[in-house]
Amino acid sequence: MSDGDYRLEEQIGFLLRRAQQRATAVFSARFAGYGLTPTQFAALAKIADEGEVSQNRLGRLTAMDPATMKGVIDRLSERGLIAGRADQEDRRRTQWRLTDPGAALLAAAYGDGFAVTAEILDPLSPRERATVLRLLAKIV
Amino acid sequence: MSDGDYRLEEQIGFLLRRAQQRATAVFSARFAGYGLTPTQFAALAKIADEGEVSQNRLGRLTAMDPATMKGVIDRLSERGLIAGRADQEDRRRTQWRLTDPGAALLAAAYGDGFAVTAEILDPLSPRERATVLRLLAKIV
DNA sequence: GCAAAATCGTGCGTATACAAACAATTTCAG
DNA sequence: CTGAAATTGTTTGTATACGCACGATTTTGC
Repeated sequence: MSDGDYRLEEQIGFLLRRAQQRATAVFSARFAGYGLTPTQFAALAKIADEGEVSQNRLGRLTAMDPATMKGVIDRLSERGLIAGRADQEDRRRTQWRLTDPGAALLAAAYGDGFAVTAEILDPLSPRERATVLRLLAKIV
Repeated sequence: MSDGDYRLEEQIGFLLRRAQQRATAVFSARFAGYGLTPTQFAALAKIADEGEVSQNRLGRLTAMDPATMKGVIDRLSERGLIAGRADQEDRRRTQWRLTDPGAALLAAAYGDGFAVTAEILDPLSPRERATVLRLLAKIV
């Protein structure tokens, strides 16, 4: 309860923050040429999986708040990587899909996506890599 | 390289982002009464450890960019939880320490800091908890 | 000693991240 | 069928997070 016992470096929250800082740094270095952030890449990859998807659903798939999702969508849309159309069945919705340039950029970037994961996990053995993914999935 | 192979949910970067979202949510719920964010709490705890510390050194100890550190320092200072004084030996530096209210708030909050860690790690066995901390420390 | 390099803090710009409040629309319950 | 509830998307405000550039100061190299 008193000080002295609390070691910041051993708290899971602090370690997660530092690990994510490193993950973002590795991603940024590898993706500098594409001008894509981790969330933008995640959004593109999920739109590709879905074919066409609404903003809210995309946010759930990529773990983004609606307000955050809007910013990501706006930036991808302004760059012409995605395009939206009004949904006829539900007039609140906009359905988003990849444009041809967006699909081409994504296709070129997938390999670097794998490379980012490999680089982050490089300090771990294959067994440890599987373990850390499994344990992180449990605490999410 | 092509789509279909890339599963966002299995990428370490995505899992780290989601895990940190959960960690932040647990922290915010537990610390709502204190009005402290995770980084603000980390800064207070480290200032308490150091007694007196410069802005840059505090940033290194808490894994914060100088620009980020400045924002955190400004908000803690405005609330009167910390106080700074000009360093006589190095006139570029400001040395920061806890005020009495800051020390009191921190003392009251330590227990909740432990509780946050416990709640985040709750889905894991004791052995798994040690493992995830060890593996995260390796990839940082 | 003195110029070059490094360090300290600041300011600006961009990008998450989320709470809260809101309008428009759709779905649901009785 | 209709009012309540839920969903979709937007806006505003606060708080990280970091790159980049900058002035002031200190340290280092020669």
